Amino acid sequence: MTTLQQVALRAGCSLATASRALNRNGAVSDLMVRKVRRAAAELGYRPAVPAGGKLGRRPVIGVLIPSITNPVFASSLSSIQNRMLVAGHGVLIAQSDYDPAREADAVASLLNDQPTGLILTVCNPASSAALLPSLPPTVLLNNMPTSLFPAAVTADNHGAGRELTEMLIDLGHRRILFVSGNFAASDRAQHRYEGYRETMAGHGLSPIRAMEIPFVGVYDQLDLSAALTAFSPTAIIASNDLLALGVIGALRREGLSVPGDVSVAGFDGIAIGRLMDPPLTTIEMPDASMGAAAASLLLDMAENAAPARHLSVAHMLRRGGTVRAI
Amino acid sequence: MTTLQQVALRAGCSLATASRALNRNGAVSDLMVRKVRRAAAELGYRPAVPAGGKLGRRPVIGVLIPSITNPVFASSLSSIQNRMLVAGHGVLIAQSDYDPAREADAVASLLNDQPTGLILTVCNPASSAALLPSLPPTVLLNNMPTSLFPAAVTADNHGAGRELTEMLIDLGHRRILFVSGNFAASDRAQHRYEGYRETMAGHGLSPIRAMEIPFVGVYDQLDLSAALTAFSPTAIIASNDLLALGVIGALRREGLSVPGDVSVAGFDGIAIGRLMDPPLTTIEMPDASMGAAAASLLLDMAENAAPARHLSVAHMLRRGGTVRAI
DNA sequence: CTGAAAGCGCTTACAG
DNA sequence: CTGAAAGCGCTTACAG
Repeated sequence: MTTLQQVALRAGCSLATASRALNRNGAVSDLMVRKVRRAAAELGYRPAVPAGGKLGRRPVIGVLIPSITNPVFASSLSSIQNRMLVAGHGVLIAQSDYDPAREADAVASLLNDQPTGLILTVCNPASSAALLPSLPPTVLLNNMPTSLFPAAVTADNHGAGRELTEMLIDLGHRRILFVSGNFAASDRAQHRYEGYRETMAGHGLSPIRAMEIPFVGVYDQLDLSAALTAFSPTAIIASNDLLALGVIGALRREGLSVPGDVSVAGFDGIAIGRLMDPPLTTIEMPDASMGAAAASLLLDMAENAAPARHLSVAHMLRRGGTVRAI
Repeated sequence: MTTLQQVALRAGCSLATASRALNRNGAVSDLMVRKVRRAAAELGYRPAVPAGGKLGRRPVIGVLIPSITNPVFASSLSSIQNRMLVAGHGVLIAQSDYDPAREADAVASLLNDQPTGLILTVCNPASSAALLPSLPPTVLLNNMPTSLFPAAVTADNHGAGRELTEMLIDLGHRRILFVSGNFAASDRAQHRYEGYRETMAGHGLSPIRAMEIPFVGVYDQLDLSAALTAFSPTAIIASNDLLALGVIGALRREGLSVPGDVSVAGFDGIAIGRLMDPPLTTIEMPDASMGAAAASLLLDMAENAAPARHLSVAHMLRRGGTVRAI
């Protein structure tokens, strides 16, 4: 490891001057700046972290999401990063892959970087409390707050589930199937399903037990034949848009048209959904604003000791073309 | 800011003992460990970085990509993160938004975190050299190496452009339009276009000047009417899959069917393309492997002083249903 | 098991 | 414009 002292020696100046030359703060002659920079380059000097709480590395925050390749989380991650850039914080990432064990490891790794704070989207905020040995200020994103994690930014997934189901029932649908990702890995899917159940029951209809699909990234091999035979649904709600796209593909492989034979709707409002033909009917969640809100809340807590809050953001039904009246 | 000294004071021990209690290294009585940990918790103590090059934060690397929400980059970022987790390195992210000015800022920010190394996907590796005041070990991802950045992991974009064009010509297409993202922001698009030009010319066909589309995230407002009138293309090559999806939507809005009236093909092989109906014809780039390869190369350079290398990975034509013979 | 003290690599008044 | 020196918060032999 090369030290500044060695650089100074090679440049023929003192430690102090070398420090000033490299950091461009104190007054140093141009000649000396050049000498020092050259010496530093030749020696491959990389500054170590000075003590004293001064300067050193930029503060960082840690972000845990299930998967970077899911557009929903990519979108919030992107806006978190933009917000943190302005605030002068670095952003470290970790992925759980929807696996509680990996989730705990991932958070532990983030902690090794001594982050100013954490933004977490966890599998289950209650059980994730096991992590808690003195976490820095933490904001949940997309998970409901708990007593241990009182700061959170969420959408009303329960209400969104009700709204979508209500719309389908209004359009005359009665046999509505709910296809979901793994509930254990997503309390969002759970809340959406709850909204569906409630609304079905409220209309005197019997909710169908959710069909749970293990997460596989992109659902290009989904097989719905058994469920179609068993329930003959006229509409299918998918617990997220990625899954909805997979459902549409699966229906087409069964020779069914969307929305001709079966209506399909999802949640999230991923951008790609607008490019499909017909465009996907979905409940749009403002992922980017949610990410930015979580980032701002975290900064407020970490820098101004602001109290933990729960922000709930509004969603919006986006009528595409994959749903029709019966 | 709370210091270890204050914690020690409150716990009723010396600085040294407090340090040992918190780090669980030297021998400390259980009672004292408890006292110190409690004092630390009460004071909200967060360790500062000790000098001396010892311990401190986990080493980190920095990753710069144009945009996290682009599935291509999300995919490589994800695999970089997975590779680095195993190696015990944190991953910091930065986005350029395809803007050279923001790119420079973003790299400067990353440097503030004193990363062990950098993985960069830049707009233009030649002009980006302006960044170079003593960068740590750096690997380009998706950019061709230069003398200043000799380490790189790339696909053969030029060859991919040739291959796709060749296929369309084989299928009888003659008027082939190339629709591209902003060339200034992507040398990948440039190389793909070059492959197209060469192949067209090689077959005695006149390449059409590329239609450049400014980047807008998701292309749901693309207007191709002028180009369609001017060139009556029977096939359109898009410089990437996201754009290809936009092109297909635009054609449909013009009342044209794909591939009935116009064939469309893209590059990248994003997962969503497989879910479309018909599935997108594209040249698949192994983004995840490329990310992992870049990560491994960087670690090798940073930890073992391995020499810079250029790895070129193989692509693969994925025949979807958006192209047909004429 | 505990503490006094040296030392880590760096920054920054202070003096020239 | 430059240097000697104090000091940053922490770790770690060394001595008890």
